[in-house]
Amino acid sequence: MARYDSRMTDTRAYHHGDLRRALLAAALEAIEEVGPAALSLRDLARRAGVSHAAPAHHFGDKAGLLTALAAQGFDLLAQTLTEADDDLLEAGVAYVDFAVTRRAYFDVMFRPELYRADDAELVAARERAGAALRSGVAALPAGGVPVDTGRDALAAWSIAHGFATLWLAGALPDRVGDDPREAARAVLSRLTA
Amino acid sequence: MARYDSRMTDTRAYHHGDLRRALLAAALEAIEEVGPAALSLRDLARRAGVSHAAPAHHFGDKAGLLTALAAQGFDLLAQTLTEADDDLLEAGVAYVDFAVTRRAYFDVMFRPELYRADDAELVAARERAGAALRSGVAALPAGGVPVDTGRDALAAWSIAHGFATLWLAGALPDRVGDDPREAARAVLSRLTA
DNA sequence: CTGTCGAACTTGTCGATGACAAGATTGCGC
DNA sequence: GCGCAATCTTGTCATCGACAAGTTCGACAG
Repeated sequence: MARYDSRMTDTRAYHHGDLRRALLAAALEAIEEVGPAALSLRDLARRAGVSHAAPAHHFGDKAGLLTALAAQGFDLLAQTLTEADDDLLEAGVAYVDFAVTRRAYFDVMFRPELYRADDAELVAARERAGAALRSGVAALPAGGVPVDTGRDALAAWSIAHGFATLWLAGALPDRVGDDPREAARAVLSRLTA
Repeated sequence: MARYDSRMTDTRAYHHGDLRRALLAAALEAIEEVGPAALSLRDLARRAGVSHAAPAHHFGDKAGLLTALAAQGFDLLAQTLTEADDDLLEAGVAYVDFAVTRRAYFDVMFRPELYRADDAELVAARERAGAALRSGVAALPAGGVPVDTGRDALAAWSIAHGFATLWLAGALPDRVGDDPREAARAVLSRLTA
C-alpha cells in the first residue's frame, strides 16, 4: 500500500516524494498545537509546502487522515504494551506514558467520531493493542485472591486510561507533580496492591 | 447575571424571550448528535429560529457557549455526586451514569481546549464537583488498610472516569453488556474490595 | 529512444462556518 | 411619551472541506 522510501522526513522532493508521510508528521505537530478537532487539511498542506488539495489525494478527506493516524497509534501502543508485558503495573505506567508523550496519537485514537472506526487496517491495529492489554493482565501475580481476568482487565484498563485522560485534560490537582510516570505508579499501585 | 424566567424551554418568544436558555438546550441536542467539536453556532441559531449572529450576542463566541455548558455540567455533576456521597462505589456508579446519560455535558467538560478553562464561574463549579468527589472518598469504609486519601481519591476518580470515557468511546468489548450502571459496578468493585 | 498511461499534484470553485461591524427593534425606566 | 440600552438582524470577510477538472512527471512497453 504505502511506498516507504529510505529517508524519512525529507522536506523537499514533494512532487514525487513521500507526501503521505510528511502530511502525517505535520498532522502530529498540528494536533499537539490545536487538538485533533481543529486540525485543518489546508494548514497541513501549507506546512508540507503543497497545494491545498494535495492531502485529499492521499487520504480522501480529513476522516481518512485521522483514520491512518489512529491505526498507526494503536500499533505504537500495542508495541509499547508488549514491551512491558510481564508486569501489570509497569504496563499501566507505560500506557499513561504513551498517552502523555505521544499525545497526538492518543487524542485521536479514542475519539472514534473523528475517523472511520470500521476501517480494516485500523480494526486490526486496535485488536493488536487489545490483545497486548489482555495478555498483560493474564500474567498477573495472582495472590490468594481468585482472579476474574475479564473484570480485572477492564479495571486495569479503566484506571490507566482514566488517569491518562485526566492528566491530559489538566484536570488533576497540582500536587500530583509533573512526572506522569511517577504519579501514575502511585495511583495505579492502589489497584495491584 | 442570568435572568431566569418562570417557564423553561419556551420555544416561542425569542425576540425578547430566553434565547440564552434555548441556545444551551439546542447545543445539548446538537452535541449528542455530532459531538462538541462539530458544533455550529449557525445551526443552533437555526434550531432556535433566530438569525445566525444571535448566539454571539449571548456567548461572545463558540468557546463562550461551551464554557457556559461546561460550568453547568460541573454543577450537575457535583449535585449528582453529593446525592450518593456516603457510598464510594455508588458514587462511582453515579459518575459513570452521569457521563452516559448526560453525555453532551460530559463530552464538553473534559475537553478544556474547547472552552475557557479559567472562567470564574466555571472554576467555581469545577471546584464544587471536586469537593464532592473528595468527600465521597473521605467517607471510605476504611477496613484494616491504612488509607491514603489523596491517592485513593485519584485512583477512584481515575477508574470511574476511565470506564466512563471508554464506554462513551465505544472501546469496551461487547460482553460488558448494555447497562452502564451494572457494568460499572462490576468493574469499580475491583477497587473497593 | 519514444510514446502513452496513470499516479501525483495543482488550480479553481462552491457552500458552510466563525467572527466582526453596523443597523434595526423593543421594552424598561424616567 | 421619550430616550437609552439590551437584544436581535443584516451584511460581509477570511477560512475551511469537498469536489471537479486540468497539469506534470515518471514508469514502462515497444
